Amino acid sequence: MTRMLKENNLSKNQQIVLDIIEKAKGPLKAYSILFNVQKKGIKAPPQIYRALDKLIEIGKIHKIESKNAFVACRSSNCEISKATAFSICESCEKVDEISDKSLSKYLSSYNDKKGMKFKKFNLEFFGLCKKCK
Amino acid sequence: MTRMLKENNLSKNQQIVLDIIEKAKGPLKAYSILFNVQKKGIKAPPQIYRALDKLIEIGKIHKIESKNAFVACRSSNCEISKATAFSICESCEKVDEISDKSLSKYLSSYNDKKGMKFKKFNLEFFGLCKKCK
DNA sequence: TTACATAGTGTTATATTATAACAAAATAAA
DNA sequence: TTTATTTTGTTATAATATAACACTATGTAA
Repeated sequence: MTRMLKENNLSKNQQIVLDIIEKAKGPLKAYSILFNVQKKGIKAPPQIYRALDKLIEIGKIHKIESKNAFVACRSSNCEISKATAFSICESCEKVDEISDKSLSKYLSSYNDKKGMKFKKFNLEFFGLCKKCK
Repeated sequence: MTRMLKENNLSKNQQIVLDIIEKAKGPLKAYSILFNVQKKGIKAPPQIYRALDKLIEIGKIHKIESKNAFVACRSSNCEISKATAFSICESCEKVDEISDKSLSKYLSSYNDKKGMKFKKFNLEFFGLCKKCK
């Protein structure tokens, strides 16, 4: 019998959490996700955090460290993301993922003077967006 | 009478917190700072967080967002810091501030394609340090 | 199929990080 | 001085995140 390829390798909770994050217009906080999925039977923080951890691991979402919030990855389709950059508006709180090959290339090849070899980076820019400036 | 210039514009709590952070070999967490200064009469979290906020504002320390920890600024002497970059070893947890004019210049002048004007950025590199790799 | 390993779930409790709110004291400026 | 501003001390609580454990589902290989 031919081997069936699973189309979707996400578990139930992972899919629920990802759906919410993908539908959102901006970064979501873990507990706001929790409140939004309680009707779907997810009741406790660990269920959310476990899904978030997995989604980050497989590159479906990113954590905005300065905001403790989570956004869907829209730039690289489903790849594990080791190089992330975001622009954050300090006025309206809008967050955008920056997809710029030259930036990403520059940083990915950057080597610290102290001899560290980087595997991953996260860059967060702050300022005023088009609308707010 | 000639105006006296204050040599040190930090308040008592701010100085205590800064001293601890400057003496530390790596990033310190807010509550670990708290436990370390209880002998000096600082008893509650708000006293720590207020000092930390002020020290960040005047550029004496930085927050490592991915670790919720604080380090003294060693690169720019006492300037307000709008452009920070760190290397973080994923094995030994060592954190170093990166002072590289070309990196800082590159990022400071970077403009998002979406028309945002940046005031500030924070970059965190992850990898293995010299010792750990 | 069975046996086993791995990943995911549900749950309770608790740890960790951070802020709100308010009154009092210290400092700076007019 | 008087007034404004900053800093402090304090209690309480909000917000973010993980530990631990028993159980279920799924994947893999004999």
